Amino acid sequence: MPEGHTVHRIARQLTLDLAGRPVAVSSPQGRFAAGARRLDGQVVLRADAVGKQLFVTFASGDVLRVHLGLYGAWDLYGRVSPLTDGRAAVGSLGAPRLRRAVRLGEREQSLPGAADEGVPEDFPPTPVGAVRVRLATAETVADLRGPSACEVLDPVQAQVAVDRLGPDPAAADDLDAARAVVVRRVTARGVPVGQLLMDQAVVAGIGNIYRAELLFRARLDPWTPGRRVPAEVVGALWDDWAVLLADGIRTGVTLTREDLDATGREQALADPTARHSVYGRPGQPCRVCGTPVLVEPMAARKLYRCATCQR
DNA sequence: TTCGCATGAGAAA
DNA sequence: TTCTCCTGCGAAT
Repeated sequence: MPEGHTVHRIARQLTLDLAGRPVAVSSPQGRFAAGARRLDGQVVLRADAVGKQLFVTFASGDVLRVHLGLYGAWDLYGRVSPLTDGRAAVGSLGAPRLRRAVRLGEREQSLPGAADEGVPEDFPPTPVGAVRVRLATAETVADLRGPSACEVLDPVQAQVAVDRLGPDPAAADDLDAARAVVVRRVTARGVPVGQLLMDQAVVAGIGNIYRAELLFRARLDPWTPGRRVPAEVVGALWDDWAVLLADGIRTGVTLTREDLDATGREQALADPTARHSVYGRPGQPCRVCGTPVLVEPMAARKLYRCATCQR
């Protein structure tokens, strides 16, 4: 589930409910026991997302770096504050996974100012399944399961990890400079642009859905070598990525269609099959021209495109 | 009940 | 390029 927008939402949620508080860190599963001991009891300063990676900074300077991979997820229990758009109250962030925590979150959300009443009787909950890391305050428990990366870094190591990533429009200080970096990195290579957009060292946070949809919105053939894509077209891709990412962070949904009015958008938010133009629609008619959507492998991932609209 | 796939990416070959 | 990590879910059995 996690493309960049998901990780940004997780960072905001963890900052809201963990930052400024001492956190009990454990590894119920055991595979993160040493790291948990190092972090246990420290105050969390903040959580940040860069691309698909999450960085949780503790008061000592230690940084917990997490990558969810294909099926990692955070389950939150107890107090789960609404994100600024009011539709957060998410009990599970990452791969699809819900149930108890979500309901608790929603109940919390419906009781403004009643934080001290909202802690359920079975709190903290018994860890379910293989919980790699549990971050627990008196009011909130965040369980991490199935991550592809989970490690403690010192500040220097954390900076190295960030520097390995390309720009992220939701994390960049200087958007124009970031845009120029992406333009340079894409137009310097002979690799297909569809592959470069997925390269986290070129631009961070784009996954298979956003890749397919950004290229469709740009009417650009994914197989075009990066160096043959005009700089202004790459710049426009970056600008559109910034728009889609901000929208995804706000709504928690990858709604990437361009052909919807307000009513259509509302319906698509509730219907996962109505959110995309080409992604996940092999053989179905292009929403613009009716040509069946193509699916083919690109660097071992599925690439979706409309051969008529994208050339 | 079992199987295969998925919004990822590093390691191995 | 292929394998592997390790999880949930829907389709197939």
